[in-house]
Amino acid sequence: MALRHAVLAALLDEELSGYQLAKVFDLGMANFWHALPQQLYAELTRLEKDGLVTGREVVQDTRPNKRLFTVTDAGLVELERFTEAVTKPSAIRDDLLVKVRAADHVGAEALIGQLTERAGFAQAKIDLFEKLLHTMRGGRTEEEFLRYGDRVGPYLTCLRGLAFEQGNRDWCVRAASALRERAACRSRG
Amino acid sequence: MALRHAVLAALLDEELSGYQLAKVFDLGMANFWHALPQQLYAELTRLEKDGLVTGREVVQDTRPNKRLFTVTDAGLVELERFTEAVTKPSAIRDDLLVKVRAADHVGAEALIGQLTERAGFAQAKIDLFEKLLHTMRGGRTEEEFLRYGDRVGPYLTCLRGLAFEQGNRDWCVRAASALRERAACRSRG
DNA sequence: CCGCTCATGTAACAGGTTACATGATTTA
DNA sequence: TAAATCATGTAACCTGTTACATGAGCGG
Repeated sequence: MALRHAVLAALLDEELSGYQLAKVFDLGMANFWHALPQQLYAELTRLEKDGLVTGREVVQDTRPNKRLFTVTDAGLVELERFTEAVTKPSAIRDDLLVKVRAADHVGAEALIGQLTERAGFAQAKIDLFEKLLHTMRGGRTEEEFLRYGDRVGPYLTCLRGLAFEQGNRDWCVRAASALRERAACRSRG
Repeated sequence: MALRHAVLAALLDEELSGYQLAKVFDLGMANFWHALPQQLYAELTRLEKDGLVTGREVVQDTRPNKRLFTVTDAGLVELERFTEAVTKPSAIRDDLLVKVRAADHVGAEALIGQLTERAGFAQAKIDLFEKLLHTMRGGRTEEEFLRYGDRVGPYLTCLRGLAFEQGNRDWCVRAASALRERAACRSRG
């Protein structure tokens, strides 16, 4: 099972409703996982049925009632077991890369446009993650925080998300400029 | 559709059988896509049915016969259409990151072990990709090759694969050392 | 003679995506 | 008064993974 443990990990930090989880999940996972609300609702239901999370009803007068979920002891045990199990390495699986792979056989303009767009998107994420990291470590330096802070897990994963997006941005810029130069050479030659 | 265009892109370089494709696909896609043989056979069948690739039977006496596939004109048109369509940004979706996210609530040893293992795995990929890039550009420098070489698509995607694995390695090393230091501090304090 | 490579699949299942449904309340 | 937010789902579909099947030749 896949999403299951990501949801458990997300609920370690705070008690959340399905709706709240749906809003913070993608960002909280710093880009390395994403899920639609329907998936999260379904997963929470399953997790509760299996006793790995508990939901408590919170009655609200002005808003619809909601259920807040917490990880149970059994949930922690399950996370522990999951952590010890072997991990398969991951792949990126990105359509944009498929497109670039075919770059020599398709029009360059569309590709350059998409690379530029993606670079901008990556930059936005970079800014976001940098702010997030800054907030998490408070006044401390990174070194200090990683040594003495509590809950470094989310910080470390956010670091990976940041590096990933920096990699994305740099590569997009490089690939776009390479394709542009080639187009220029061709029109001259 | 997803795998479909990755297969088309892979067949642009060379005529391949399902079996050959299955062997070169993951590496040829430089880590950013992976597929099992069964998927590839099924996809080739569908692509041929839709007229995007053609298969020609090659009779072999000592080996079982095989079918070699080429991208058709319709396939190229489809790739062009695909390239112009909008691309959704990707996520990493990696179990190891989920585990690190939960680092503050589970045992550190298992995690450190897995991070170290993954760093090694990433390094192996890095070496592989660097060799591949070197071969692709022949005697030329990267600048030269990107400007005047034919087929830069596979080179550019391999560059992304390389950067991704470097990011993996660096992050794994950093996260592992951070967790080790914390463990050391705790045992002292 | 045992296991590997060549060569191609089927079937069942798990996981993820798209589309749709409901209904109250607050904000522009 | 129209749109967004809060809050929770169902159903159908598409994609990916796991397990299994077949059979000939080649190398140790």
